Amino acid sequence: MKKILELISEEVMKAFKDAGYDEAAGKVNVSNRPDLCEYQCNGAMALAKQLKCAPIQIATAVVEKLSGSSTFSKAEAVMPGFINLNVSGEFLSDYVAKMSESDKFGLEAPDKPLKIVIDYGGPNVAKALHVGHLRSAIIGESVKRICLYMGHDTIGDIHMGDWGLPMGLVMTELKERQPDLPYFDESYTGEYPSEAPFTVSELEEIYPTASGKSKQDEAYKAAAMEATFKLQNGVRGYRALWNKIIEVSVTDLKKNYDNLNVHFDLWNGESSVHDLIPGMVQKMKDDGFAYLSEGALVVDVKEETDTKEVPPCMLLKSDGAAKYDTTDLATILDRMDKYNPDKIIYLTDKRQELYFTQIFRCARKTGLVKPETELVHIGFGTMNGKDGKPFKTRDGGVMRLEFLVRDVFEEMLKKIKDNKDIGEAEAESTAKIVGLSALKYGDLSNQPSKDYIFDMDKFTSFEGNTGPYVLYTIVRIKSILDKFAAQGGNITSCRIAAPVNESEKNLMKALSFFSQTVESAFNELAPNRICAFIYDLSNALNSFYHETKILTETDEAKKAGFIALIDLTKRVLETSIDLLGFSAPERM
RNA sequence: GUGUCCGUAGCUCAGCUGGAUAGAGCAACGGCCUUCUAAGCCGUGGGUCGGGGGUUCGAAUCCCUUCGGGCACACCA
Repeated sequence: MKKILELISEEVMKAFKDAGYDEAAGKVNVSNRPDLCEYQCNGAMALAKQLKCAPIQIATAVVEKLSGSSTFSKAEAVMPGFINLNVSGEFLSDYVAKMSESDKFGLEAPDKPLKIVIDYGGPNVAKALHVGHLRSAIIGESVKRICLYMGHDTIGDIHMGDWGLPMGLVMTELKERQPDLPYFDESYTGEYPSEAPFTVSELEEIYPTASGKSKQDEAYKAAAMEATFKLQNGVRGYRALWNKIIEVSVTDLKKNYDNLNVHFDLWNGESSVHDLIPGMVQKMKDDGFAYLSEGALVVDVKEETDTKEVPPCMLLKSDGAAKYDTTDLATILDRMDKYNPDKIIYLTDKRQELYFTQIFRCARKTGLVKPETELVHIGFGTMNGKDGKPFKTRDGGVMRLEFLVRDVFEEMLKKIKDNKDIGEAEAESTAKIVGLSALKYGDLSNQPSKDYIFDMDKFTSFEGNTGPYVLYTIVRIKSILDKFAAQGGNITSCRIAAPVNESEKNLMKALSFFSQTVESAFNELAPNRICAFIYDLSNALNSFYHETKILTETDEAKKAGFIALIDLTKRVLETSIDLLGFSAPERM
């Protein structure tokens, strides 16, 4: 199904052509002066420049050709050469009615579905999730859902940090504390215990302790590096212990991410591609891309058009050890081999922008990817506190994600209880649903690349441009539809009809932008587009709701039209928030 | 130093490939519940779009310059 602006543009383009002008000038946009018209075409002015004539002449000629069109209720040429357009109620309601009956509300499937891999630049195992991981999870989940909804085959990989020195540090500290564990006895040949010798909370405490010690104590650091080496080279006990660390961490990570309604298809990590590294490095050497520079093995990724210095991509450090770069490149190799993706999207903090430029260039240069494979980095901004500085706990520490989420839920629970007479159990489940919308909407409504300020009061507010406001709108509709059904009405037999008032027309207009919103959200990888759309749609619904008595409408045809329209609005809103990664409660 | 992103109402942010009087929300103020959830709706006030040049019929948007801020600049991830 064509997008509404396409339909309107087609008609105006034809008018340009009929009037003897280049039809390309007939592109129509939404008006930026809603007081004057609904849609506008500014092509006459651009064209007049080329043709050296008065723009108003062209506009007038085009408008003449549009007279008699059933699409428009108004088409006029205005100085200096604007073409102002209003569409007829019938045109609009026909369009919206078709949307209502179409799969995905008329969003067209891609000619050729893409294979897309999303890399969430995951957390390090054995370290607590903190607020820094929040954006990657929230934005990534939404981007994944948008890609899937667009019809693309999409795979999400959490991609944990599970293979480097942090692992060695944890094991070293464990050895200090529990030297008698069989894992450290290299002559041990029996089965290792099935029970892990630590809990998640212990694990999360062990890493920072070990990290701290290694900075003070050279011998300790050497031990950690040795442990890392043993792990990476397959020493049995270290591998077994590492498995326990992963097991305990992943269980906890799953719990945390489930809580955020964030899910991954793959739980891979740096360790997943460890075995591919030697071959890949050798090939890059053989192909003449990799060379030794200051003791390290590097690949140059400078380009002539660079306006700044782009350092080379480092494959092996001067001590011969692999780096983050190396595993990321090997991961690309692995993904190309297993999935042959058309596109790989990475989500990390925007501070890693230069790093990804290096990786992408290196992957291209060395032929890890095909020339047409798209490599994209979504570099997101920092979540700041009210002081505009990176979000911290009250005592200045890093805020654990778990606690942040819990605080939002608790704040929401308080507000819900204050507001409504509601049972404890329902209050809690509603608080979770609404709290998640507050947290996610607060994040996603900003452009990903920008820093934003986490403001508990603002996000959990039910007013204004917030998640709860959108949910409230959905709940209102549900309430009416439930009552309608209870009165014996049949929603499925209701058909959308021509709008009977301005607010109904506005609601239809808002709905008509669904498919182009999803498309631009996909093209720009910008969930904030969807937020803006549902906020507009919610406003349109609430205005309509206020002006129109739906259930008490005595004209049955009108009433059916209203019901069908709000039902469509509900479905579009629910679909949209699903793309953002949250849902609506039954009541609130 | 080099590069990069940003600077829009008191606060938090929109503003699509340049278009007609720069928009929302919060906060402030004023209306609207015997009627489908007032967590709502309607309205008022608030801005030389950091400054200065330029391109254009037309600039918050493009170019240059300047001030202020964030971030990044090979053996961390």
